[in-house]
Amino acid sequence: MAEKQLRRSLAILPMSTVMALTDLSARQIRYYETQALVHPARNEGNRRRYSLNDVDRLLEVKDGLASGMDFATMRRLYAKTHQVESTQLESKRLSDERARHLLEAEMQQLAGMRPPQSGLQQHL
Amino acid sequence: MAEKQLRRSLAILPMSTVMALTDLSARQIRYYETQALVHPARNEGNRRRYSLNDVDRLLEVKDGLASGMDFATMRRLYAKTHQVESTQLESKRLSDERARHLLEAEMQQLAGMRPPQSGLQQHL
DNA sequence: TCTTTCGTGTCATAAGTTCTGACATGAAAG
DNA sequence: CTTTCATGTCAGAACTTATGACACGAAAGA
Repeated sequence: MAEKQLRRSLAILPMSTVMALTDLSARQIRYYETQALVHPARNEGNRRRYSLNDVDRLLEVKDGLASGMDFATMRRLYAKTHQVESTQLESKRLSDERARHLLEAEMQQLAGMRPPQSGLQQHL
Repeated sequence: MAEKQLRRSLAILPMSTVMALTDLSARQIRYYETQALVHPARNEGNRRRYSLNDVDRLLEVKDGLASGMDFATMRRLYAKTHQVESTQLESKRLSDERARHLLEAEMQQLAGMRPPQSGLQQHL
């Protein structure tokens, strides 16, 4: 259970990749973070590292904005469906070996287990 | 068909992430590239961007070395089983929308369709 | 045993990437 | 008319990655 959440939450993507994947500007992505809509991990050098969960969330936010939804609403909406958002790969609590294990498992199930909303499932 | 290969080949990971995922040093990863064992894409700034395929390949190389196999052998071995190794996300030939589409599809099937060797499937 | 070749470590220098904070602005809300 | 929003853009600092070079223990060859 806790595993299933960890799988999608390995922080592996840098800002540039997320920008390309979501077609959002760095400014937008960081702003959504100030609005508590995403919580990327940070590497040792303080650089943001996004998880698949984060990318998904950003796409949801993008959709929400497009359909006139406001941040407060989205914030409330997300608060109920998710808890663990991202896990630092460099974390002392998770060995590389274990991290790989989780990443693989996650990729196996990335699709088909999320509610019919927006996000990776619909966009990707 | 060509799609299935593209899915695993989106170049989305920076060196630091690959290092963490494979537990290899940057030096090793670059050296294996000079040995033609991996062919990461490059972003506009000439930074390497690895795909899931690349990470997988690196883990195979790591295994191969551990079991005494030499690069020439691995090179020959890989030459027969793979062609398209990675696709630049920023490529003019692939829109972001499409890239997401492929990434998702790939993640759905990442496991369960590769020969019983080493690599992500076994390690992760 | 002496000499290469291998696979890596480590340094230095240059250049690309990302971070934070600040100023600016058109659009929407009051 | 005045705020508030969501973004753009800039600047300076700090982090990351790139390439090339020198070094070296271990393995392979002569």
